[in-house]
Amino acid sequence: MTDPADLASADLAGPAGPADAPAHARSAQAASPSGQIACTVCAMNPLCHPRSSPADASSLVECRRRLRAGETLYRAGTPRASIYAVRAGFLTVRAPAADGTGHIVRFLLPGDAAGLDGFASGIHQSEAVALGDSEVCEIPAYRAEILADFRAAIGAHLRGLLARELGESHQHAAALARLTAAQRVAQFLLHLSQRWLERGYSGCAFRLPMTRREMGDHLGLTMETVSRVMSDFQARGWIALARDEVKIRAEGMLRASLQPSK
Amino acid sequence: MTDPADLASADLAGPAGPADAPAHARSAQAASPSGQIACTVCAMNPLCHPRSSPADASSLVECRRRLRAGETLYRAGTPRASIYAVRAGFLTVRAPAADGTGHIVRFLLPGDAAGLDGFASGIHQSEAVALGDSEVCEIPAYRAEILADFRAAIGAHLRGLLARELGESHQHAAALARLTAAQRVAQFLLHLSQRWLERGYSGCAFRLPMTRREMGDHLGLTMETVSRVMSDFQARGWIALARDEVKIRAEGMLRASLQPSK
DNA sequence: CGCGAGTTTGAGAGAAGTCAAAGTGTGTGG
DNA sequence: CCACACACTTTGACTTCTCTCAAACTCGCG
Repeated sequence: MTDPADLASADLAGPAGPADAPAHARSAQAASPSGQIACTVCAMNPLCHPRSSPADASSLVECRRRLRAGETLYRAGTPRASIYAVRAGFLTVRAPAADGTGHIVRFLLPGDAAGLDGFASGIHQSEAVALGDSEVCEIPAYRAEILADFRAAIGAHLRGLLARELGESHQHAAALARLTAAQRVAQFLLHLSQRWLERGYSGCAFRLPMTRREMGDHLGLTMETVSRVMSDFQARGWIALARDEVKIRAEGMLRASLQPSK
Repeated sequence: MTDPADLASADLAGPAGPADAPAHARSAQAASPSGQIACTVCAMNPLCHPRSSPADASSLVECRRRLRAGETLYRAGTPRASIYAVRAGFLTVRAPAADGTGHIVRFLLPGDAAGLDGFASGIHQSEAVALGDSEVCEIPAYRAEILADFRAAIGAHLRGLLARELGESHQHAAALARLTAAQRVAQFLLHLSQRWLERGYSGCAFRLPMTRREMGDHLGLTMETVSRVMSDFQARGWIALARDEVKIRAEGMLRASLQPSK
């Protein structure tokens, strides 16, 4: 659409803003300083860059779509036109409920795939909304499906993406069913940390692009409970909070708190 | 393996045992009196019976496997050798946890597909255990994948199955995060009712093949809470309980109790 | 500088968990 | 065929965790 160069600013930055902490652990190969993720760590990578046929490579991604904070990528109940890969920024995936807000099924980070739930009926069951200014790669669904039919590896990759999401959803449900408020928050922070590490950023210090309420909507807690738990973790010295940035100070303690005994 | 004729007995029966209530609403086309589900309502149907190439039809299902109550179909951490369709009986799908029991992700009814989570890494992330004597159709994974690569419709069907499971998992997570104990039980009963209807059985009266504890492990509740809620529903006249059979007497009230106001 | 969205903290209420005991039904073995 | 044992369920009393309601606080922005 437009020149992606100016995306380097503001909300599109990586886990810790480039401003006051430019040094802390950002391994270079995956994460660009602009906050855009490299294609090599993207979940959609094999679809966009099928190595066996370079001719397709340029044509698969229809366009890059930019979203402003709060803008909706797709709505529940609408036909699935495309699947997406998050290139920069953050999004929420929400399972809408009768009373308005609904449950936040997952948070999307750069490199994550989105819109796969539409493979069920061709209608999206969830909605995705940008948390801040974001950019996604858009892959028309018909192209993905045609390609999947032609290239076995693409089909297998799509199955893998779906199955991985399914497994994560199961883990999330298990956490909601079995863990205390503190354990859910601890697991959430560790999970985010892990995902940043996989993307080549520091897993020790990152930004929380969502509000306390949105964390609560994800974890099945109220914003007050989330806030209290985080304050408690800070009081124990397990994390450090400043604005919307968090530093993991005692990963071991967080991890230990997940064990059944506690 | 063995003659499936003797499967008509005991635990393999449909939602209400054939014994004392042979008449109550069993529409004939899908549900056989033996408790085996007809292939027409099975989630795997297009895989087993690809209409365009009758030659494959007999070869896709490797074998029917019979399970005794408590027997494990597949374990978490083991390589996925096959995917399955439940032909008769009931199974639990569990996401194992450190402390042993783990969260019950879903209950499998006849016609349901199982083992799809293995598409992520080739290793099962969950385990499936028979609740009572059961029978499954086993489809070797390599055959499903080869077929998916050859026939576009098969690949699309697998994606559809995965995406549908994903959507259900999201709904389940939303229920755990947002609903009260009573609402979760009400939704669970309505969901089971719906699934029996889809299979050609009565949605008003069916058996609960799982214990209260297992219901609790699925709904994120203790067995005492499940029991209390069910007793309360019965006291209100919304359901009737006898042994492990349940009758829905006021579906409207159950459904209304899910609304936010309550 | 002051407004407003978001966050933190506190006090009290309510929902579900825990512990405990009694009740019910099933299946086994005498 | 009956009796007993065991597993599952039901019910009760009490505890605890999280929610709700409320108020103070912080920070970014106009």
